[in-house]
Amino acid sequence: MLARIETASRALAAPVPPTGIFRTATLHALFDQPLEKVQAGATVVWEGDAARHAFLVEDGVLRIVRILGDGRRIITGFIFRGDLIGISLHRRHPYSVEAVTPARIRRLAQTRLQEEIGRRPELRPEIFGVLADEMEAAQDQMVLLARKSAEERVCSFLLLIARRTGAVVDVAPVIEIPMTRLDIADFLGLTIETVSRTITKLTARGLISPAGRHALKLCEMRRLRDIEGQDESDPEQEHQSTSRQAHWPQ
Amino acid sequence: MLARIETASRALAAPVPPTGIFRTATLHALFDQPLEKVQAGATVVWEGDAARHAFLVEDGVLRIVRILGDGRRIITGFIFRGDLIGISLHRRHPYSVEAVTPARIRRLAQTRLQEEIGRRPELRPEIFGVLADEMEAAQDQMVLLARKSAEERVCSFLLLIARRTGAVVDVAPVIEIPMTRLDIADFLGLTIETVSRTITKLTARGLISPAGRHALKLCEMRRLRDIEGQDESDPEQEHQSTSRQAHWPQ
DNA sequence: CGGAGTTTTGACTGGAATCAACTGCGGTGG
DNA sequence: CCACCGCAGTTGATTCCAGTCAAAACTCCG
Repeated sequence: MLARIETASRALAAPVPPTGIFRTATLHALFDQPLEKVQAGATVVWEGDAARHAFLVEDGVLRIVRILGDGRRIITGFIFRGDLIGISLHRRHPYSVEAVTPARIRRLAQTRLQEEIGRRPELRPEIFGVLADEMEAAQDQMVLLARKSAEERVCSFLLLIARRTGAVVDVAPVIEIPMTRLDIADFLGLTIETVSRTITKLTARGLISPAGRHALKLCEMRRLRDIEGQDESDPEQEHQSTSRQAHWPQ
Repeated sequence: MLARIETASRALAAPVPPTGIFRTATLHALFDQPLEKVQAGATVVWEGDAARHAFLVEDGVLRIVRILGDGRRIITGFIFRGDLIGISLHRRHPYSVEAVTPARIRRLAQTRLQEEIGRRPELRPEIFGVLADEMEAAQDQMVLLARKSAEERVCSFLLLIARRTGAVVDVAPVIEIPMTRLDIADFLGLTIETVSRTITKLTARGLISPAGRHALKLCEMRRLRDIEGQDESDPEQEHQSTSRQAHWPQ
């Protein structure tokens, strides 16, 4: 518990989030407040509260939660090490943020963030990049929730975890899944039973295999990706009519 | 039109201001290029294309479209007069934008937008406000897609249209619905048949009634809102533990 | 009037939800 | 040490909401 100095100094020596560290280095450096420890299950941000701080996740996994009036719960996203919370400068948080695992975070006052954005131009592209990524993740999630089958959803989820926890292009990565079936279900818009059944089926087909209590081996990345059901867009070639703009009558 | 003060207090329930025309006056003023006319059905932005411009919608309704590899279509949002497209400064558009109705838009080069953001500090809160609204709308949509029934989805949609087209707090507003059943279905994650049946049912119960070919009267706003299924968060009182920060060990 | 596209309506199907029982693991205390 | 409890997860039986397939009705055009 009081090995705090140790963890703090370790973090300062190597505050290296795997993703985005280069793109958002300056932004991360703003979070110079002392490390805060968050217990698993604890709430960092309450839906509806005034947004006074942004947060940087140094370690751990958190969930973004919204609740409907009758208790239905939705997880709109998971937050991993190196991710930022609350940088879009809402006046009130439109969601709660809770720790899935024990986590360590640093905070930054919104006012300070705003000042720095004003003072330091080089921060702006970083901020916009983070916001654009966030928006794109939200779009992907809407696609998943609107049109994907249970199997496609689970595959998307597994590949998301693989991507976000580093083991990107591995042949058959083993991924840690710290969240419960309920978290997964509320993220994918399914029930715990359906999530469980789907994982069982994928296992039976040899696409994945259990690796300890809370981990899975993704044996067949290729086929998982096929099932996931991807986007049609082809980044290579631009659509003709967009590149020329003399196109719309004025 | 200027019943905006009233809606502002409901900010959480109605996150997207009907038209940001006042909040974002300076931002809008940047779009000084000549008006461009867009035919109904025309595509303004292609998914995957490099993002060279942002757009301001002067008039008309557009849809944000994503397509899965096998042709499944998802509409992640509708865009109304006064809304902005592509201000999040993606390098590539993560979606297509198509005109639902004939529309008039103005464009603004991304480079120019970036310059102006640098030059004019007063733009920044406006931009962040727009992005925050966009993100909140996306969150709401995720909640809808993940957990709401067909009836709840349709009610949410009708109330969204009512909100976004001005007729906000009217007792029994008549709303124009320019989009087809297919658009609505692809937005709500349903099929055209289910949308049709649900509207029929709502009509039979007297909650809405047809008003000309592409318009509906929302007879029972109260009951529609009840069905919609709202957020639990109570903007009045802050959660205790967040407001005090001496809470997490440092 | 005709024809294409959109919307509605009907009959049936199916995939995920629901309800319910059971398993397996981890912690706790007798 | 192990008996017991509680919780997370799995598995099975059944239900139901929305999807699918099919056809009719309506609209908007020329």
